[in-house]
Amino acid sequence: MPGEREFLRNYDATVYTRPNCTVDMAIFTVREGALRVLTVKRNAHPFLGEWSLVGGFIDTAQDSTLEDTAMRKLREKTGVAAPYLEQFGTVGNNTRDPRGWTVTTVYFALIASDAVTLLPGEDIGDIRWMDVSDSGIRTKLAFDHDVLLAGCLRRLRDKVLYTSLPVHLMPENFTLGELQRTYEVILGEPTDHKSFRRRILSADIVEETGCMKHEAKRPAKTYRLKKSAGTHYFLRTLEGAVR
Amino acid sequence: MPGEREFLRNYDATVYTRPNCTVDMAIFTVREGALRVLTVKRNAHPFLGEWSLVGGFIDTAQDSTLEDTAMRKLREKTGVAAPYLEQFGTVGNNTRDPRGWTVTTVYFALIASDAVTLLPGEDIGDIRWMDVSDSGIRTKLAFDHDVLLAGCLRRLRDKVLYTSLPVHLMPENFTLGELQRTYEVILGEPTDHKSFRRRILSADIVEETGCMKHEAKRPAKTYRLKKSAGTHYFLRTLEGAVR
DNA sequence: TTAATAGTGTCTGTCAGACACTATCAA
DNA sequence: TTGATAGTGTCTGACAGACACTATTAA
Repeated sequence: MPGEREFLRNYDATVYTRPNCTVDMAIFTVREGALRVLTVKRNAHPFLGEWSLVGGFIDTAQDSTLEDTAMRKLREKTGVAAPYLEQFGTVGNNTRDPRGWTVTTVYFALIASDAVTLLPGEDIGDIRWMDVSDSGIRTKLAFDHDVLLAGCLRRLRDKVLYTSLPVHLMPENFTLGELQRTYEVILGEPTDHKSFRRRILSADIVEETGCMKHEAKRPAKTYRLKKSAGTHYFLRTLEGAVR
Repeated sequence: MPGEREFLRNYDATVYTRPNCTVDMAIFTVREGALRVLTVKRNAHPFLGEWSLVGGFIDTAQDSTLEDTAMRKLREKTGVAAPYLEQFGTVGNNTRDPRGWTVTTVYFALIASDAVTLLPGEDIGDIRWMDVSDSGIRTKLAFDHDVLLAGCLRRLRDKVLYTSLPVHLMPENFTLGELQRTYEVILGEPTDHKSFRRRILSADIVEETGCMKHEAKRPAKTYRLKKSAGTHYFLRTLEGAVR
């Protein structure tokens, strides 16, 4: 048997039938009081002209890792460089794409609405923040993207019950009322006022900025995420949506 | 612009450089009081002769889905057909495999020790249940498999704190003491006796078989998983290992 | 003054932790 | 009888839910 070095020199990567590899992303934000996901109109076959999630092929020349592919796609569409990014999962089969066997790794990103500038050069008619607040996603998307989106939404809603994820949808400074409304928009139902403050403040993940926000009637303290704070996992879930 | 039908007729899948796609699995069981994962000795380059997780290439001719690939690999090595199977995640980059850009989707499986018969034809010297009870995984594995394994272990330990996952490691009938010892082997620390029974019994996921087990001093009731029971998510986590 | 939002006080219920207690067997 | 495991009783503490209460502003 030859050694590994010789094996690799003679290795022909093209002899196997390989699936196509892609990355798709559900890029979430909250704007105008609704949870929204970025969709783009396809400008190529298959599914030409239909709405889809942001995504595309791995560029093995340009991307060193799967995350590179995801970040590149995100940057191309939104200009955002450092979002919350979580891998949702991977779907691979021979039916989801008419071109044949494909594997797509799905990420979801949370970005603050004020951080986005939909990039110039993109026709605004071809990129859109779709409202997904009402758990039904009305629009059929290209490929199986509506199923992938539903999965990401489910994951997001589940995690909101026991983590601090929604802080990543907030601008740098925010009030507890704004944060609570973000939780509620994702969950689709109200949460108790006092419990919410107790929970967030005792988690030790935010700190006062010292500034007040005067938008509402009574001014409200503003907070920012502590630099040391990673995602906080609460020991008990909110009991809104019990599985 | 041509129509989609014509586009697909002319589509040449080989014009892009595609990563290799594989599936790797951490197949867990509990035997001899320890949490173990199935490892196999590689009989081909690269990493010839080194230990690795169970895995291999997607066979686009044979497998319709990624899960098919995972189940096929599991069946080939263990004969088990219906395990608990969960997708852990996907790692793709240009450094983990000397043959170039690869994408591997990682699953972990939980199987009852008594369900396994390491398949004949396999040299027993080339397939082994590795002890991973002491959170350090001592053996370096081929590729990045030790990292993948560590990730699966982390996921498993986390989920054990708030789910009923360990029931899938039990034989059909088991006592609550046996189930508790399975939890403890995974967590690596003792849990309170009374709390444990309260938690399991109030979750309504097991039912008495009516039979007693006489192994220990005092006989113990045996239970089986309720047919209706999916994975149970507890509203509060055990507070053993707080993140 | 009123309406609206910010923020507090405090009681309840649930459930994990702790730990002492009883029960039933083998040896 | 002793030792080991099965199983119960019950108190504590942490924290979510509920909801009434006060505080501070704009209009």
